[in-house]
Amino acid sequence: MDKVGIKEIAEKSGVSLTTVSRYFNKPHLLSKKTKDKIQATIQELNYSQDNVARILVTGKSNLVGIIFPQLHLSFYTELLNQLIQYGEEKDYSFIVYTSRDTREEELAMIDRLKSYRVKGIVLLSHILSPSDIEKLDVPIISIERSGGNYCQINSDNYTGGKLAGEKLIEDGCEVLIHINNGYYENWPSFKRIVGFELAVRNMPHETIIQEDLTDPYSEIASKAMSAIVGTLLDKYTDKKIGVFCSNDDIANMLQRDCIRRGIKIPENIEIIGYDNSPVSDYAIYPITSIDQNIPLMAQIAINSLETYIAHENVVAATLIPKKTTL
Amino acid sequence: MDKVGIKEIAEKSGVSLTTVSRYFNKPHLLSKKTKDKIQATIQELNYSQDNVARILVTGKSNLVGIIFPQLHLSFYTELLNQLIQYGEEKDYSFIVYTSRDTREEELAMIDRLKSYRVKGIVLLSHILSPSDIEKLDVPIISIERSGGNYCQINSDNYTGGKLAGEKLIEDGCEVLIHINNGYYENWPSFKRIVGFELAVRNMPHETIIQEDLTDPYSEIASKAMSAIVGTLLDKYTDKKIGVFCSNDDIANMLQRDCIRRGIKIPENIEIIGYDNSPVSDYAIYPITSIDQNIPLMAQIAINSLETYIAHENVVAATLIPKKTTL
DNA sequence: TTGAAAGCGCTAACAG
DNA sequence: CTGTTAGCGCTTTCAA
Repeated sequence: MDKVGIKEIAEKSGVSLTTVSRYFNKPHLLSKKTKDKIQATIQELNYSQDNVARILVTGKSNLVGIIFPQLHLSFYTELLNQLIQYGEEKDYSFIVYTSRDTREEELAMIDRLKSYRVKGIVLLSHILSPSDIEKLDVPIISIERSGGNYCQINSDNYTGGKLAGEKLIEDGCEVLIHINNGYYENWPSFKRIVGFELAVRNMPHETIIQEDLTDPYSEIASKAMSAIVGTLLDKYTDKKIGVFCSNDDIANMLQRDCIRRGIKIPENIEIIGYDNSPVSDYAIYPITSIDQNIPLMAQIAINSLETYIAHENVVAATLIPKKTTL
Repeated sequence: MDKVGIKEIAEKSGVSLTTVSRYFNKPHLLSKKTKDKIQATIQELNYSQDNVARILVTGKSNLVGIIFPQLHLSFYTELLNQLIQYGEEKDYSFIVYTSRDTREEELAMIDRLKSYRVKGIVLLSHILSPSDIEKLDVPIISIERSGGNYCQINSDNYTGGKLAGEKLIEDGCEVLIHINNGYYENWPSFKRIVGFELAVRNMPHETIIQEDLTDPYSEIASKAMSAIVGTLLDKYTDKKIGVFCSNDDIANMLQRDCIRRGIKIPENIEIIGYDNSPVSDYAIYPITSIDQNIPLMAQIAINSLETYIAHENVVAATLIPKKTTL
């Protein structure tokens, strides 16, 4: 079963290689008659194109790499979903990786993507430093990162945090809590905390950082959440507690723990999440969530990549909307 | 910024192209001295390999395609997760698609994967018929399908359904219900129903098919589930109801509806899911679930692909474990 | 232990 | 509108 190539179909149709190539790439240059002949042969031999050869010669592919920290967070799953769907329209294909632990492994991963000549990489992982990323000679679209001089898409974390705080106060919460699984001050998501703390600065409030919550679908996260809820209840008996969680999965975990304990939602504890991923709508009691507009994020990611490519010869810096904030 | 290739590093190291190529592919044939020289130059020029050219000439890639029906079901997400992680060890990269609506679109999708010279395709979508699949000239590993003459991995649905029924009876349920989002009799998952119905044949039982449950994270599914629970409660007041759901997400949705209504779990309704995906462990009340052993499935999928490839010259039929049942 | 030369399957000038 | 020619960056005989 030898691969049938452009050559065979050229011979069978009595035309040259070039003409067949043009059938695919510049069909408007061919006469109807030739086109028909070629099409017939293609059908007959059941030919399908070889993208690998095409990529090699043009130097351009429609492959895009994505590196997620993990796939368990519903924000990531949903973003992947949206990227695949939107990418499909534009004929992009995605190579998906989940991040490794070390900087070296991650750089190797990116090298692997480059070796497939990906058009660009959507980066959600947080392992590399901005300067690492700037050195890479592939277009990078980073999501929820900031600091470096490359294309970045973020939601307006500051306003998000602020809105959450204000809403909880408005709803009569007497103590305001933020639960987060960890941050660095140069991450955009740090601003969720800043915004929230600003909003609640005149009220009793507390920020709880617990790294064990990072993978919400783990025993360790469940235990950590349970401990947090226990402490909060002891400390703030008889007060209405308002909790802003750094993502929807954590919010969901919190709600779960409250329900198990028979705590009334939202009478005793009111919860707000971040992301507006599907999990927030389909919790036992749908959870209010700060919207990241995941579908739009996916679209902007793809579109930025196209802008990137379109202007790669020009001094890119001036043309690409480097920082997009939703 | 021209791409540095094998050629540049050959010149700089004072050796031939071939030698540099061998540095990567048959290093044992080179003298230590040459190797060192080449390595130094590689570092110096920051060279990285070009897989595209390599694939073109060898005809073999480490790309694997995956086609999911959708990404919302936790079984799919978790399988993807496991495939990526296990594949990483073996240096495979995955191109991920979600399925389209029609047979033609799906065939086009597969053609697209072929055009990237994927080593094989892991197929979870159910659109194509077994004979469609047999005609494809790419190795296909199908999961939860049966009927055709190609590599298939299934869990033992029959026993799974049976176990679920038996467990519910053992736990004192008086009415046995199966909730499913739809099936064809030639799908392996149909056997879940058969096994379950066998187990409960001497008890009052009922099988509910509701296609609206297919995407559990949709308004329409929530409504459908709510309607089902309402009907069940009306019909079987005061009886302990045992429900076997066709997947964990449906089970989770059911639990959610019950909790909202204040129904006691498991006193009034007892739930069993299928898949043993993370969602079953992290429901409000962890849900008993029939294990599909997703990590093992991922491993077998990859390994089957390797077996496939290794023996592609031989009459494959006799060598490949066509049907694997977990 | 190394090199020269011939492609892999396709596209892109350039020339009719 | 169509064909000729020269590669893309690499691997692989074959020969030294």
